[in-house]
Amino acid sequence: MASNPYLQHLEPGENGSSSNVNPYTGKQFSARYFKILETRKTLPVYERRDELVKMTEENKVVVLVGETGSGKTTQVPQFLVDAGYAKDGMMVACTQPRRVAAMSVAKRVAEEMDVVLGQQVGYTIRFEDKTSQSTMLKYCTDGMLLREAMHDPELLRYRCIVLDEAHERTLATDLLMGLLKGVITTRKSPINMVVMSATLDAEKFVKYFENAPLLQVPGRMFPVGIFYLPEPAKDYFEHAISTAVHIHQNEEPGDVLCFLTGEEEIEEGVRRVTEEMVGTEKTLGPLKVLPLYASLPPDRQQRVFDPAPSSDIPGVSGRKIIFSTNIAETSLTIDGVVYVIDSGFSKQKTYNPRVRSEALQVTPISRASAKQRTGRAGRTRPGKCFRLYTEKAFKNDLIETSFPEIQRSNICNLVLQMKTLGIENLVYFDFMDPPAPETMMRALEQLHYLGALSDEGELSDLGYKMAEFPLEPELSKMLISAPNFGCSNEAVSIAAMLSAAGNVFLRPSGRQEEADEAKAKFQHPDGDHGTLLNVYHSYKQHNEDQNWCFENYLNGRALRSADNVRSQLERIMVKLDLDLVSVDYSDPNHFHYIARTIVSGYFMQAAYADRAAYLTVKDNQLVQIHPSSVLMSKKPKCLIFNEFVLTSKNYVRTLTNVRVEWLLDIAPHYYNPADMPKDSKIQLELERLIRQRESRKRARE
DNA sequence: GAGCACTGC
Repeated sequence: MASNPYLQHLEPGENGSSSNVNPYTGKQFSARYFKILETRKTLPVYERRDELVKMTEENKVVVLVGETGSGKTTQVPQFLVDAGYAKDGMMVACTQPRRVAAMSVAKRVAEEMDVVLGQQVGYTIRFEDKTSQSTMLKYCTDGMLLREAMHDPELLRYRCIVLDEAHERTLATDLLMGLLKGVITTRKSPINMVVMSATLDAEKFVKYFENAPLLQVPGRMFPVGIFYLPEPAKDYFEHAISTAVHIHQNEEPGDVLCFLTGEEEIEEGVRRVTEEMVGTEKTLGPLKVLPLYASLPPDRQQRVFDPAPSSDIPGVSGRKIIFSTNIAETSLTIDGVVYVIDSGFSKQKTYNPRVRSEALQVTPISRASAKQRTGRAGRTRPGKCFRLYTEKAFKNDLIETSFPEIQRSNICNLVLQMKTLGIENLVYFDFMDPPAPETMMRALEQLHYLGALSDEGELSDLGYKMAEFPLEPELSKMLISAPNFGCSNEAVSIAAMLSAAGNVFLRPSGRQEEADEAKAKFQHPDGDHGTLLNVYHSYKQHNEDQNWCFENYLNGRALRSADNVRSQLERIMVKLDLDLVSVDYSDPNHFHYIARTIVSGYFMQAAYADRAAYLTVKDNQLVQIHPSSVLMSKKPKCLIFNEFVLTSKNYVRTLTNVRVEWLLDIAPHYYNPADMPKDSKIQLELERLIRQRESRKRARE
């Protein structure tokens, strides 16, 4: 590597050889290759390519900081391939937090390198592996590389690993950083890393990687003027509306992007601005006001990319105003935006380890997010950003960067993955920001109860199997025990339905009654898991007909995704030698087998009726049945819940009616009456059951 | 009698 004359093929004749030939394919370069090469050369990162390669030769880790438009994602991995980091069957990998990014960047880079996608350049994401024997450069999701590491902790197939968008601090990227920090010091064969981030956290990354050299690449951005409120806003939503209206009335042509927190607020914003601007088309020009959020169907999302409406009145031009969630901050980029309105808020997930509950809360954003939002106004020409808070608040009240995901999540699965990676001492693992100690203890405790960890904290055979599934540990445990209850086919379907993207049941406003009636047709007397199973079976009986979904108020996309997940789970079951068997539907008690299978994974998430509400076992939290549950009117004595959500009340959602006997039979180690809250109904019930069983046993003897 | 920021395996 040391004597390598870098980048031998980029210019025809540059290194004296006949380099009209692509060294990776042996074919003549196409005309398009040279055309794209010209545009590549204009990217800011292109000038720094020799410097980057030199730094990489001299250091195991390089931190590269580059703003949007620097070209780092497409160019840096290519520079490394050209510098010889993908020789002898070894690869360069570049991770992305999102699937679409991995796919679209790989496609672009394959064009730039004049190769067929899936050959020398490819990508790997869940459900799709577009790589081959000849792949030298692979784009993948961070979660996918982590999966690979679980079977090959030293990532021996890779000569160099590029972690892109590291500033987003996803769970997977955080774990990969910690893992690779160790691997680069212990692996016998050479390995290099490039950690790429947006400007803000540069110093933090440099410090974490023991003073790794830093390469800073300017972005290509136009200046954006920032305007603050003179006084704090009493109501950011009202300010957002009036600012949008003000821009349309007074500012030069250019589209508007307004950041709000959620669907309801966004739809309300769209309504309000549309109403207020009725009849102004002739004077102010045609206006299109559009919503943007993740749960919007793709065709409606796509509309934000349509050009602004055109105007045939001279001197007047059209404009579009987009009200969006955070999705436009990272995942989607809309060109043509000149004005940004920043409410200063977003919805963020918080996790409370004490009661194991998750909640979404409207939270002030960080300065890093504010800068990112502002940047969205300067992509095509100089822009303006209206921040709906004061300059003082920006400087003094906003935190520098948001808390990373690892400090806001249940890390049960992460801990299981760490164990599979062979990480011994979890508490001292070198995370850039460690999770809260209580969250870590909760995760270890939970995995121990599930049987994934031994008393000594070592990963059990069951734990290894659980880690194979792309599911939360409770669900993996449920699938692994399912063959013992004779219903693994049903369990796989339920698991797939639970982990499908998006809500299965649609409830469009104005047609809620019809939607509820449609749902009632699938209702299972024992609860929501059974109802989901009924829906899945019906969906398959109707040959996955999307019209049938629509008529029955079911989310066709979610069902398709569930079916996809189901096939993946089935493959893993086969791989792990777990039998795929179905219950005998002629047995009137057939659902009991399924319910007991659910208990085998979710025994820690049980609630027992107490006066008007329910108390969770052990944690003794007061909860209520979510009104969407089919058990809402039935109110069983004891139930298993899939999730605990904090909204207007403490709700448990997606429920199944179970018997206390099953809890005692399936999880006796958890249902020791002595561990239950003193004199609670569940404790008394457990004691009664145990006494009853003992006296029966004595009677038999 | 109600709520859905955003990802990922």
